[in-house]
Amino acid sequence: MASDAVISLNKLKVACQDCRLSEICLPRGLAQAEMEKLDNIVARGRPLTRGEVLYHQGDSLNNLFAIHSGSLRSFIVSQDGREQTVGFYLPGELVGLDGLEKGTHTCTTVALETTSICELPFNRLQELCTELPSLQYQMLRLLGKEVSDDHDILLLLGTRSAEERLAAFLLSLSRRFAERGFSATEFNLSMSRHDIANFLGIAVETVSRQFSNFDKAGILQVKHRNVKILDLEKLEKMVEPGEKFNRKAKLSAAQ
Amino acid sequence: MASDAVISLNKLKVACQDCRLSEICLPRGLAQAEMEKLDNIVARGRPLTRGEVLYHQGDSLNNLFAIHSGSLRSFIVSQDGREQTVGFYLPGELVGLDGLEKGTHTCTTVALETTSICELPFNRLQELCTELPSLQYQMLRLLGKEVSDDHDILLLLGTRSAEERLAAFLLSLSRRFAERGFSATEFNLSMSRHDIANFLGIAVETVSRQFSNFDKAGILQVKHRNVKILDLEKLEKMVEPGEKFNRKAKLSAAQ
DNA sequence: CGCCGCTTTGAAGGCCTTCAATTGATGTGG
DNA sequence: CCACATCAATTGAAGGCCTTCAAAGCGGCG
Repeated sequence: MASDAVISLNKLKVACQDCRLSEICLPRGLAQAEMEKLDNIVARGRPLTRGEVLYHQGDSLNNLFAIHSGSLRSFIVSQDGREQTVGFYLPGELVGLDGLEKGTHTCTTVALETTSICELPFNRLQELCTELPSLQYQMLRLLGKEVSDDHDILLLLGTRSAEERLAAFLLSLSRRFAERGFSATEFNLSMSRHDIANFLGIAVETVSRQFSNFDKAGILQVKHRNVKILDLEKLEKMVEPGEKFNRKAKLSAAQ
Repeated sequence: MASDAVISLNKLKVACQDCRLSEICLPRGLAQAEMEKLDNIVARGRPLTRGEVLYHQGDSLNNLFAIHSGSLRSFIVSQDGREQTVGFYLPGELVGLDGLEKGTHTCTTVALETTSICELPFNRLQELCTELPSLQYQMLRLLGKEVSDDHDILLLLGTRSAEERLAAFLLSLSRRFAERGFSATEFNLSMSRHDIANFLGIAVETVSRQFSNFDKAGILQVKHRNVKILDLEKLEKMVEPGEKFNRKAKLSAAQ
């Protein structure tokens, strides 16, 4: 009966139990009975189409969102109009956590392609968290992930060259696609060159040039938005050039 | 009796109720009885001295930490040895949230000066959160703050010039000092030029030059680590140059 | 087909980095 | 108490990486 989809107020009831992303997404670590309780508050509206906004900067936080399929881009706009993309989100990832502090969203989130979203009413989710400690823990974990992911991007923007930034970006996508059962070496980018450039803090032209360089160097093949990685190792070495300061390397050398 | 300090296992029991930071810090929004329960799990060790490490990257997460006095710097080190400062922390701020995802800290945190720390055993804090919804909410709020603060730094690193970065950094300190009842225009930096440079993703020399420029322009006076801001407005305009894309300006213009 | 937006490629210029040297602050031993 | 050593911060000069400006390719879609 929990798997029976019921249309109510334009929202579709959905079942985390039947979703193959449940091990990545919010219900991770929940027992069967707990997941059913979560299912009771999850709903799904119609899919977003490319360019459609999930929430605007300044909107009050009513829901958190999990991506069922598709992808999103979040960005903040400063008072003087400068835009910074703060993240791209793939299926199974939780979106909207930026609004927890003030109760209003601090960034805008748009769909990069047709995207299906699970809605989690924040108030009810919060109540459920007091009831289900493992759900509370999972919420904290996902928030912690958001924080440490952001730290990684800070490292990227603060210390890395354009080449390293694009390499790290592609590797991040590669790993996340692999986690979701897709190819780690061939995928389609749902974001434009402009989006990538903005996210990485470099000019569009620089992104384009780096792609060309990678292509010429035989590291990958790019055709528009299709990327085929030919030499994953070389890409990885680009991000972590040496091992001289590697913790493990140091430890094993000391022994 | 709750205010009686008891020495036990080298840890001092402390009372949030008596702390003037309670409106900024974790106990914010808690009722008297709730705060007492929080007090039961908070302890304080001996103060850290300058350069001392609170926790290392890779350490398991046993406690979250709140700063009672002093200041901290958190940074991550990549495999190839590059360092990125991800934040400076002032009294009343919560530290250690980066470790929530994996249960191990993803950054290292050191004291910039003599610093007194309140320790919050994570397991007991988590239990208390299921018991006290307002504490759970406050935890989520603080995590959300960490996320949106990080987004602001991303905007800084992704779109701003060296001059704007230093201006924004000084304004951030100014605001946070003011929130804590200190002067917004005169304060001592607990971090070195190297720390500032690393945080802002620019070279030490660039920081030094920008300080000199600000000084020459009459915006502030710097003597070593003492900063006296003379023209707060000019500093603010440096970070938000125009109002052309300002939301409020747009709205009021439209009406 | 022909327009329009996205992407690519080329060339010049600028901001910041890197290298180098000096000055200033801090702390220790004679 | 001062000299000296050490480290942090400042200042100058040259060079590099990336940005900006400009224009041409290329695809998509009416």
